[in-house]
Amino acid sequence: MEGNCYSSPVAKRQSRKTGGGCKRSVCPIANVLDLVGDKWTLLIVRDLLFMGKRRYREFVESPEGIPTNILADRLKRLEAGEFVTKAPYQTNPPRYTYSLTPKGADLKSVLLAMIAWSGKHVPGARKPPAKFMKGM
Amino acid sequence: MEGNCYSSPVAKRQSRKTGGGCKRSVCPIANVLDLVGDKWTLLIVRDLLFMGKRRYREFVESPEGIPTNILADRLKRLEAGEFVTKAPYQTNPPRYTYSLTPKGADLKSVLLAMIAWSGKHVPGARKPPAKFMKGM
DNA sequence: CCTGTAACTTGCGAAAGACAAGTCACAGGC
DNA sequence: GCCTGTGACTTGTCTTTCGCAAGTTACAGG
Repeated sequence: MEGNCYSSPVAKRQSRKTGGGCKRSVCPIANVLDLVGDKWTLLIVRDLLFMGKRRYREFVESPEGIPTNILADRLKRLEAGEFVTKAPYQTNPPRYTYSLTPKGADLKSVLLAMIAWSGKHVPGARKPPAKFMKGM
Repeated sequence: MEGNCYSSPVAKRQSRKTGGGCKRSVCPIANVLDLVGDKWTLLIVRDLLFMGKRRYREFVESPEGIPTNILADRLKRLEAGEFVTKAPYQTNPPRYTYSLTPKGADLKSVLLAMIAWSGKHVPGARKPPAKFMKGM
């Protein structure tokens, strides 16, 4: 019998050495957190979804200041998980743009829920300008 | 001028020594991630919100197997951030139950968005049984 | 007194994060 | 032909956090 968040007392531990590919449980919330549950990944999705950013440098320039090794790692994981696709916009030297797949773009509802929560509970949170919220 | 996710090129780095209390930017999404953007915190909120769990031991018994030092740390942070309150249910020895504040309970919409996303994009994800979804 | 249980705390090796600096390929100016 | 600059990363090093086991404290029951 598999452990999941509806059956209590199972505690399967797994080595993190094996990479991020293994699920902690079959709970849908845990599944999402296994994929994007860190401080940086959803900020990249935000940049792609609301800011219209597509290039490495644009992500680096976001105000949170993501370290470049973390950015490279997260882009790789997002690509591996099919949240984003990478397309060359020139071949010499090779340069790429990143864009969301439908799977990645569907995280919009999660981000919108976060924006709503912040609007209600975080004093200094700025609401996104209307130009970034088009098509919602 | 403050950096935020709508004004590009600012990169304020801050030492993590000063604790989790400082915001990376005024972006509402970054604000949420500063508070609950890790692999464990939202699972505790899930347990409180959907599973009806209230005690330390119950959180430990969740299938993901949270380490106890992480659990103690996250409960402290959730309490400090007023996501949960701690109430003694006996004084000798002192034992506590944890419950969500309205601020914490408002994360429900974020969790629901995650459940919906998982239902669509994660093959093995189990939907929560109806009994856990009452009142939505 | 001995065992058990709840709720933590402590210690330690391993992994991840933060930051600076370096690399590689080309483009443009002189 | 050489120098400077830019984009997209990679590498190195140090610090912080994580994951796990084990210990602690306070009481309850036999």
